[in-house]
Amino acid sequence: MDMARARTTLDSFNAVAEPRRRQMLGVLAEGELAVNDIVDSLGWHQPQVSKHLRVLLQVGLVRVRRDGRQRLYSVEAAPLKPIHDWAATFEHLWQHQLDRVKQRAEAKAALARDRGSVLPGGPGKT
Amino acid sequence: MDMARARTTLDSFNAVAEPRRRQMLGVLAEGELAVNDIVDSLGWHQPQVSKHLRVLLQVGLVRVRRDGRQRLYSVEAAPLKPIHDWAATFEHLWQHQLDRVKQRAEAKAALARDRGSVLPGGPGKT
DNA sequence: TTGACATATTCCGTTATAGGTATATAATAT
DNA sequence: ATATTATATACCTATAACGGAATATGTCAA
Repeated sequence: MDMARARTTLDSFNAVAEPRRRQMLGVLAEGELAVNDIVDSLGWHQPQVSKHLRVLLQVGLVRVRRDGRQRLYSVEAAPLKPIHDWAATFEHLWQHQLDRVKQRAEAKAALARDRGSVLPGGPGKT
Repeated sequence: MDMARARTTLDSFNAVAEPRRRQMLGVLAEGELAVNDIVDSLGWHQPQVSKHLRVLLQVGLVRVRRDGRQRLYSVEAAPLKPIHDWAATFEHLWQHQLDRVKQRAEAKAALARDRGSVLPGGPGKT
């Protein structure tokens, strides 16, 4: 009757929240790899790699293809688009905020350069 | 002696993996809000709102400002940029993949339109 | 079939989450 | 000081995530 934590396998947001999964996707982004190649490349234990691959598979972030006794995994990037799009929703905000930082810096520099002028009440703590 | 799971409150990826936190950011994106406004707006319990705000605060996704006995929260979007940038890393892949889907669809349409021509061995399961 | 290799799954232990309820802190008003 | 409003924190429970080790499945070779 209690919800604990959202399932990692529920959506790409959760799947990708795990840093190792991001790392795996990074490695796989270069091209199709067999499980053992990933194991070698990342230096993790094989079951761990398989388990993370399963999560990624369940949210559709990777594909598998069989080749003999190997299983070749590759990135299926489509589920990342919603993340990208969602973050983009806030893009204007962070740009605005970065601008404000920059403006503050410039104002400060101007003040320093121009010392001795009015200097009203104070910078405020905005 | 065992590591269980990376802390959710560690980075913005994790903070944002929780759907309610995304919802909260969505509400806050419109502008500064007091805790109770968020409570009313989302219909959650107040402690839940405070707790999620704390997580967002810890990863720097929101700011607080006091106003009398209220606490006004607002979005600090900067930590979303890394997420956006990371996802963008894969943009070419999903576009490529969408292109392939589109191309397959077009090829299929062309085949249907053009029925009766060569039709070699088969489409293959590339 | 038996054996070797490649990968997946199961079991276990530890940790941390998220929600709920109750309570604590902080600030204003009287 | 006390009451009231606004917000944060503590405690509890259930769930499930990760990692590790052992084991199961699957596939090819001889």
